Amino acid sequence: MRAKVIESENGRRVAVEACTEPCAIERGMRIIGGKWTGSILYHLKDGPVRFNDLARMVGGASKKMITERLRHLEDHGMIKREVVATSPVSVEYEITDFGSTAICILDELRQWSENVPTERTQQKRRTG
Amino acid sequence: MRAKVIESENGRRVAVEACTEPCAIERGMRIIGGKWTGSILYHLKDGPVRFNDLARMVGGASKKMITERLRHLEDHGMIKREVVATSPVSVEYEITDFGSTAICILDELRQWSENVPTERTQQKRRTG
DNA sequence: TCAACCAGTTACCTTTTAGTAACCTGCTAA
DNA sequence: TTAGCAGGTTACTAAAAGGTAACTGGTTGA
Repeated sequence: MRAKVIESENGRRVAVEACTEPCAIERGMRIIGGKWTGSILYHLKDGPVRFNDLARMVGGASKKMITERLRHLEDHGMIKREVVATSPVSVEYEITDFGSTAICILDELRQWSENVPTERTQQKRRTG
Repeated sequence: MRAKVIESENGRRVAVEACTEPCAIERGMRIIGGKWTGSILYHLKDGPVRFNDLARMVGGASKKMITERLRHLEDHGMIKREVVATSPVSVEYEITDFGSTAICILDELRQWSENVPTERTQQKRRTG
């Protein structure tokens, strides 16, 4: 991430330390940046939540999406899945220690995003 | 984002303050979470960069992607585009004050992501 | 017996995303 | 005059994402 462009001795502009394929930010985004992923993880921050409750909390995401994202987060060791022997059985998802290390990022994002000016107050596009 | 699930007086579980459609985290992700978006913005943090130089720095992203993401960031008031009267003309992209407010998030993400354990050291998937 | 809840899965389809490669105008240097 | 640079645009294609709706199998309560 210290990429810069310099002029080489033959006058050509070349990048030094260019980001090859996905750099750290890109990789991070691919872990917690998927649709609903961050939101789901964030909702686990205060303790374990059951599958259907999570689906109720994260409005707009289908059960299929919830399932997919939970698996993704589990695969990355950010949450753990636990079957509770109630009847009918319930399944709880709990954030791991590692998963918790991402919460501060998400919390900053949330705060930032809540203060994003709405579309109308933004600068206009360049005209050409 | 204070969503929780409670049991109503008729015994049904209902979500209170559920996230309707995209919550703050979701919205934030849709601004800086797109593929290459965060990476591109981050590369502008130390001063204006020209289009082709940016393309050189962000390896893996095509010119088309760079263009799209720059327009997206511009539309959200995070960068500004400036044509410099050199010859041939060059175009510089510069981060705005508002754009800078996202850098700390990206920087945290970068640091976090650099410390993400690799796939081999992670917990195994549940077996069923 | 019927309905509802649990935690998903499956099939299907549409939309979006992202990539490649060629192309464009205007300019300059060899 | 030809190549190369600048900053893109366009057309085409492949792949991934994401949504709906129906369905599963077991459990419980009215």
